[in-house]
Amino acid sequence: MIEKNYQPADIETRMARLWEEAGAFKAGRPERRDARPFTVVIPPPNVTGSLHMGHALNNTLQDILCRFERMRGRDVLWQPGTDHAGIATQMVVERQLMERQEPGRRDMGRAKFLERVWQWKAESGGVIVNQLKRLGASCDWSRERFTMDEGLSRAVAKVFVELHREGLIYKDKRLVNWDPKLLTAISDLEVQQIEVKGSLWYLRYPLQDKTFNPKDPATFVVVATTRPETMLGDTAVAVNPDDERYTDLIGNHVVLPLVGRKIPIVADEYSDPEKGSGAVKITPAHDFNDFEVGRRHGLPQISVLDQEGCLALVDNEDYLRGLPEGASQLAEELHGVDRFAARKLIVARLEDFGFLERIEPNTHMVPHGDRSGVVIEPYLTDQWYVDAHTMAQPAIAAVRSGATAFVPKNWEKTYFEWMENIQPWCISRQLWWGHQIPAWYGPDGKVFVAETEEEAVGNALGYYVEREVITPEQGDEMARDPDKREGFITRDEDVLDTWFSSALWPFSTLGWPDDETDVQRHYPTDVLVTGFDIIFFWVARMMMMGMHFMKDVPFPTVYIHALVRDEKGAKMSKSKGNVIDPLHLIDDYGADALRFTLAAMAAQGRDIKLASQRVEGYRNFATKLWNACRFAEMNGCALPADFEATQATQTLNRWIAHETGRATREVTEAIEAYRFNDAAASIYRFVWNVYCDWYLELAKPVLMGEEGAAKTETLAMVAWARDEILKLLHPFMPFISEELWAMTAKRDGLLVLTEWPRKAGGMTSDEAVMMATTSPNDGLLPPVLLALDTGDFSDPAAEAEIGWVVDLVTAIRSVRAEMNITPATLTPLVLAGASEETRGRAQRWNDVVRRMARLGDISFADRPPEGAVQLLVRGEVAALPLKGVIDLSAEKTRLDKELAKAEADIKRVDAKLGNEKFVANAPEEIVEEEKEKREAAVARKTKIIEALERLKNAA
RNA sequence: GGGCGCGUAGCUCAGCGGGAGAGCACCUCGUUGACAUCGAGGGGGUCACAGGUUCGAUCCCUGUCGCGCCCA
Repeated sequence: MIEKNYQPADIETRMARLWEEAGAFKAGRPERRDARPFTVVIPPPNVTGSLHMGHALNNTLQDILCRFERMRGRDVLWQPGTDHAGIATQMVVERQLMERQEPGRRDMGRAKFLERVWQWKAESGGVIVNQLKRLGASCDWSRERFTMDEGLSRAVAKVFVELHREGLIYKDKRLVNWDPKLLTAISDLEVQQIEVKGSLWYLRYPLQDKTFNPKDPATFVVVATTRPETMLGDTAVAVNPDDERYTDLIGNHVVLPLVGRKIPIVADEYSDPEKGSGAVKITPAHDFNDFEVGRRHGLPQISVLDQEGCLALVDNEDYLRGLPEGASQLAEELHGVDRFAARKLIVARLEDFGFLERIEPNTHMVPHGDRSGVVIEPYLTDQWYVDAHTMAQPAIAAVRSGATAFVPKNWEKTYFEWMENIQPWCISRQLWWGHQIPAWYGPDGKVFVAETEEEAVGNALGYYVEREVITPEQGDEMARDPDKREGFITRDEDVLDTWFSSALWPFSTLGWPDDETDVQRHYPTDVLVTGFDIIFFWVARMMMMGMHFMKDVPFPTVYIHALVRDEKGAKMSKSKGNVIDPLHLIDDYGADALRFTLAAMAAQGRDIKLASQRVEGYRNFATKLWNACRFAEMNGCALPADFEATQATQTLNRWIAHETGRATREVTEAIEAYRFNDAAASIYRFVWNVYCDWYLELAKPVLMGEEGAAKTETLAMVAWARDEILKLLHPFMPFISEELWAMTAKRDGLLVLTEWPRKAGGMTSDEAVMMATTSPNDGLLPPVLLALDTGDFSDPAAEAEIGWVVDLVTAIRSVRAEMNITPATLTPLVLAGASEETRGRAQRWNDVVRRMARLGDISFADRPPEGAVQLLVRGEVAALPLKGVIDLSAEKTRLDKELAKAEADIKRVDAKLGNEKFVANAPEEIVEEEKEKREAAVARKTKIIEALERLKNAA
């Protein structure tokens, strides 16, 4: 017996266990061995993560696709797993050490620290996986992977080594985005430009051959800068070659204030005559643009900061080279001062000596680390890079050719934009948690890259023995004993960017490179579902790696969904405190309601502003369905084994079959087109506004009535349509649908593995043609016959009859409400001048119409009685003789309004039809439609005028 | 500065070259045989603005205004 109230929490845990025990989500189930695979890789959440709205949306959409295709018979592999999230995880564990007042990472040492991270991962790393399960994600959990698994690590090493061998990975000394808090390089993508209110300092740089006089502009050049503290590292002043103010100075030198270094004035396009003074100081070691200018002019690069962003001047040979006596004093004074404190000190000192001309307020973009939040320092270091430009080419071509398509398509533009301007990808990180770079160095700094230490060491020792750096005996000894080679051969300390391993996810999770069986079956995957915020971070890189190593795209379709924002449209973030926790919504309304909400709001190309009220509404929808099933159960509705919905004879039953077919087609086609909101709207409308509001109501008299063929058929049909609903709803609301599936009948299997309803109305013509051309009896059956074979519920006659009932009841209800007739008052109904068809319908639906419209009896007459309210239902008059009950003048007003409307319609249509150009240019069916509209409006008008006449007579 | 997107009912949003829609909110009525987490009925929009294309524009194009995001 179905309880009166639906309790999601209880159902959800039970259904999850049921699926788990049945192995329902497992790929490669024996009975599907020959089925077409359907493969999706999950965007691996950070192992430190906990479920947020973005995950909830992302995984709901993937789950809808997976459950849908599973029901359509595909062998579904939804590959789950988590990402080791280098920086984030390392930070979490370091914080934990601090909280517990344990020794820090550096005191602990690398090996011990990593042990702690793994320990942390074992204890707390699985949180998000359980949260995904609560959401109902039907991943094959038995195949869960982690980016630092042995297998995936082997894939990383292999990829690194091969790309290095091909010259696509290389080491280079250039400016990187340096995070002075986390003490690591980060990639361009991990840098966020934040608008900051700062200043523009105008500094006077004295000309070499003049005596500096702050009051005489001829003795100096003014440069404008946002970063005065880096002036210590200046190696030139640049002016635009076309800037006439400075033409004479090009080639001259200035003397760097405070420092005394002589630096040239160079001509470079980079200097913008419109900005500041038109002259700009060049600090190649601390600014990306200046770095390029420096390269063009062969300028020295003088780094004046250390890793932590403090001035490093003492013993800084680059800085001290060629400086006059006394310069070291300044170096000592400023050494070790933090960059922001240094800024103040240096500005003050410049001012003291008259080098500061003025300060302007200036709002500009300043790079910040997305993890640490501190200002990023361009810093000159050795790092590993991927030649992204080269690797991007096949990845660009794949999208150009359509081998991979973005949905919605406009994201392709974003993809191209970035890929075509891609910069070298800095992949080394000065962290401990991650894939340590498989590179070893000899005593002379020569690098040996190999997948394993044995191989690298072997190569290295061979190399040095051959060059007689060591003897063969020493080599053998070092090969045998790692302790012996310590200090001779050392491994690169750095680890790889987390996204390096994520880029391999679509094939590394399938067993590459160790076992390619699953790669053969599941690569390329079918679709990638992700948010636009990681198109660059992840999608683009998977494309590059996939094209390079698999020689094929990782997925033919990339569905890009929106961002979930708060009610006001702001991005949810912890720091803003506007985060809605999906788990709370699940607690309050159930996972099904949350999933349905997200699906219903996932319109393409628009962000989701989530209000919990919506979730409540869809919880109510679940309750509605629950009660409909309860009603069916109370009436003993059941589906006989041999029941064929297409063979139903009762008009009402044929009608619900027709409507079910329509809903099936709508839902199926919408999911196929990734139009999740349309799919959700269709099933919602069908369940509530068709099945509950009309079908069940219209069926009640039959169900409560006498036994007989009609009742037998209806009992079956209520159950049949309910089952179809449960199937259609399952991808969206898996828990309640599975529960009701189990409760409403003795079933052969779980709903999750039940066959999806076939599209009524036949296949689309494309499908029919495809089937006709690919089926074995090619040419024997015309496509039309194949289409009929799929079962067509389309029934216009049933639609017309039930439509009439619906319209009649609605019209009567409306007028009763307007006339303030209490439900207790039963009014008679007179059908005036009814056709044979209408008479038949009225007789067949007598009970229902009387009950639903609160009528007394229904009779027929040639003309409506005097003083009756007259309604137009599908072109005929239905009269409610309410003389004495109704207000005649109110009724006249009502009819006048309707008359005006009919006349307006006629006028509008006439305007169109009277327009020769319209008739000449508009498609025939549109013109035809307009003509029909006119006829209908004219008929309506006639009836209303008649009604008004009769009203007058009554008065 | 470049790119993308958005301004439709009080709110949140669908839609889209041929008669303006949903959910919520609101108002009226309702304990009729599943459901008050419900039922019935109703009010409410010059589809941001201005041009253009078209027989016809909320929809396509251009511009303006307002808002958001991404990149430099």
